Amino acid sequence: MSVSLIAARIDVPQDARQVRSRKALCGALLDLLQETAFDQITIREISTRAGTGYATFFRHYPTKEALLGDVAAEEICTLMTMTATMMSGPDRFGSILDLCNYVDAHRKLWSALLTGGAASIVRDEMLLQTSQLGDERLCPVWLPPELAHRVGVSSAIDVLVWWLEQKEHYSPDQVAIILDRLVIDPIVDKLVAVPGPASG
Amino acid sequence: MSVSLIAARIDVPQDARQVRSRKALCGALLDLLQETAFDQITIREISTRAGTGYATFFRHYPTKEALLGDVAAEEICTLMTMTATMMSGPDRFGSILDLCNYVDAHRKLWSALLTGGAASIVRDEMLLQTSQLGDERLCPVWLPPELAHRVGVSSAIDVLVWWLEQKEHYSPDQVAIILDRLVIDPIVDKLVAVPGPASG
Amino acid sequence: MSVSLIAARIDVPQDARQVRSRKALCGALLDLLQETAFDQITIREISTRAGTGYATFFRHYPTKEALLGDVAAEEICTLMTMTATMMSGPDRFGSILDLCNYVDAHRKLWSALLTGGAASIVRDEMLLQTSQLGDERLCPVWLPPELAHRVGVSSAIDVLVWWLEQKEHYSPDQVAIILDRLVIDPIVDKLVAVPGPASG
Amino acid sequence: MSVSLIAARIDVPQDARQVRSRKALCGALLDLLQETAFDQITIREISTRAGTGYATFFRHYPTKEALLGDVAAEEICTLMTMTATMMSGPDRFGSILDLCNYVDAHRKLWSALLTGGAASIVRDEMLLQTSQLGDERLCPVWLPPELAHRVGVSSAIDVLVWWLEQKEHYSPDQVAIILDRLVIDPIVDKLVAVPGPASG
DNA sequence: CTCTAATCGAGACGGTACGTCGCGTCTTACG
DNA sequence: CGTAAGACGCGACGTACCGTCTCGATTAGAG
Repeated sequence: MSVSLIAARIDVPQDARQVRSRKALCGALLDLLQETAFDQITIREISTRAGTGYATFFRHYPTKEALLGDVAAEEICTLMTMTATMMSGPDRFGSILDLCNYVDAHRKLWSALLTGGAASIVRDEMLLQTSQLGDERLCPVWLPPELAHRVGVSSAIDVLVWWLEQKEHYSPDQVAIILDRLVIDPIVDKLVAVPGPASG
Repeated sequence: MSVSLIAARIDVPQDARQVRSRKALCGALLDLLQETAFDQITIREISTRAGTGYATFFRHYPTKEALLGDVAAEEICTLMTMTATMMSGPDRFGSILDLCNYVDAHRKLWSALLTGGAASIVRDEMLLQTSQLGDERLCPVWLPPELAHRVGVSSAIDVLVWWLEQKEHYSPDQVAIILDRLVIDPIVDKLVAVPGPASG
Repeated sequence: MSVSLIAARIDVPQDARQVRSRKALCGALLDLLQETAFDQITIREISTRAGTGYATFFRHYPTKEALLGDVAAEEICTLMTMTATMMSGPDRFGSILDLCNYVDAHRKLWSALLTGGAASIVRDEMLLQTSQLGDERLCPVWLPPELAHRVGVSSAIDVLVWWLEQKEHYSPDQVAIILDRLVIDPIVDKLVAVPGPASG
Repeated sequence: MSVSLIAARIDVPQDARQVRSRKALCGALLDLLQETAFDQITIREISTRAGTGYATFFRHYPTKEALLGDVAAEEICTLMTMTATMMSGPDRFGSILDLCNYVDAHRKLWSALLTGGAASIVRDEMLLQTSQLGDERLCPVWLPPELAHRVGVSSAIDVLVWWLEQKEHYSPDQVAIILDRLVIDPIVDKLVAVPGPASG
């Protein structure tokens, strides 16, 4: 399942130079995101930090946002493979806990990705990557699955953002509980859903 | 209650000319939002549309966002007075239904306010205006009230955005049910709170 | 006659700031022309030297060439008023001598204007400013006046360029003789032309 | 005489492929000059049109101008061999007429070469190729031979450019007369030189 | 009903980032 | 193992918008 997510990333270049440039740009962006909000980052800064020419940026990405999309896709992909089955699997809560632990272990990265104007792009990317994950049969009848998907992802991100912004430290376990009860639970129709092996 | 919300708006000008200019600017922005996304709107466009000088804009608002904040505050204020008590009152579901009906009656306005880069500002303004509304005792123990507030407002906006984007028409009643069950319910501690008409 | 030349310069701005910027730009270009060939000069250099913003350049001139045209027009205008009647007047040779003396007194300026890719623009400007000066009746029948005009101006410039490039110093008198015999003489039909007061 | 002109062209390559590439590049440039001004032509365009690699261009010519120089040299060489003795020979006017007829027969080529920013390079090339042609003794004493050479070539080109730009067709004979009287005559010292058919 | 000061329109200005283009070099990948 | 294809660093271009500023001209509201 998660393999298909990786495969979704298209047009990986062949030329060694292109690979190098692209990697440098991604790295530079991740680097800069640790220091500055995404909005404030300039394409020129990215190029400079990457040690690449300014015009070269545009040979790879049409806009700053596209680069962020690429970076985000990769990180989210990692995140998803880490957390395996989120909603439907046999160990739902374990998955959520994995996710929280992973985010906790990379607080800085995810703070950067989810703050400073980047959030909406990351959210869209996450929506994309999770679009095949859900099982429609889990939704209550009054709740359109697409809406459930959107609100679920958004709320989860909201919770994570809130967590990452907190001064006093909440443990991953606490946040996992919150996510489970506040985000997942309302979406899943416990009474109706077939408890059998979901996602075919 | 809603009076205090209005009172929060500061520094309403005295001079008749200032009032006129400010009103013209607000109107111009609302006008333009019907045609273009907020990001794409230029201060120069706003000034021109308002029939006011370019510099005059800055005599009233430091940034484009500030103007949007002003406009949004007013609209949200109207929305709040329309929907009276949202979560805690005796007729919770009625309030939500009022809200949906009001938004439905002004689809274009709220589409403009909630799409095209403006959403986050509107969300912040709504967070501000609803910050005194909630009753902390309603929250379950595992859920920090501040987080509940944030996720609640964000989710509600998500639902509305989804609704406004839909091609096929969902009725206000349907959306009210969704809001009630998907957004409000999970936040409110069902054991303590007075049982509303929802949750089945 | 020369008054009309001055009048030809259009759209002199009213705003004091515009006048100042424009003057600064012209001055900067003249300045830089002393050091570098016109081709090598960058609009950014001009702006910087003028102490003006980069974008401001384009508020006054669409291209580098346009600025040069403006500068050249002014200098040529001065040159023309200095040398009064060139071809037809009662003291033809005196005029030519005046011109040579004037150029000699401003060798650096005219070297800059006539070398380094600028020559063709200066030539065009000079063609423009002298277009009303000639008396068609002075041309021999086998020589189209327009051609005479072009070749005359071009040749004169060629002579001046050659002069300005010379290491050993030719006196203005010598050059005046050359101009008179090599450039003017072949154009003027001595046998046919009425020696009376030309240009009506 | 004209042989020595050809000999001036250096480093004709041995490798057959190099010859082919070089010829292709020259052809491509001539081709493009029919459609676009020289300034506007890109090295990439030339390479593409020539069916050769972009980098290949630089293996043969350091700049676009160098290629034009090469092309121009060849064409001028042909022109010169066509018109044999220009100024001094026994049949001066015949030579000039030959030249005019040849240019007339290749209007498009020479229009391309003499317009669109290419003129100065062609002029320089022509100056180079004619530098050994003149007979210094023909010049009047007040006229430095080098200056005579320059002004002569420049004026001749001016006349040709004017001719090629004309809408209404002047005959080669007419232009030959103009060249003879306007360009050659003033340079040649009439007292010493053999009186040609012109000047009357 | 005037006088005065605040506010207005208009728009030029210095700045900064953008995205495009062409150059000339230099590295690939392929035949 | 050489050669075409083309990615790259560089740097100028011209555009757009920002927020500041300097001007009169207008006009509201205090005296």
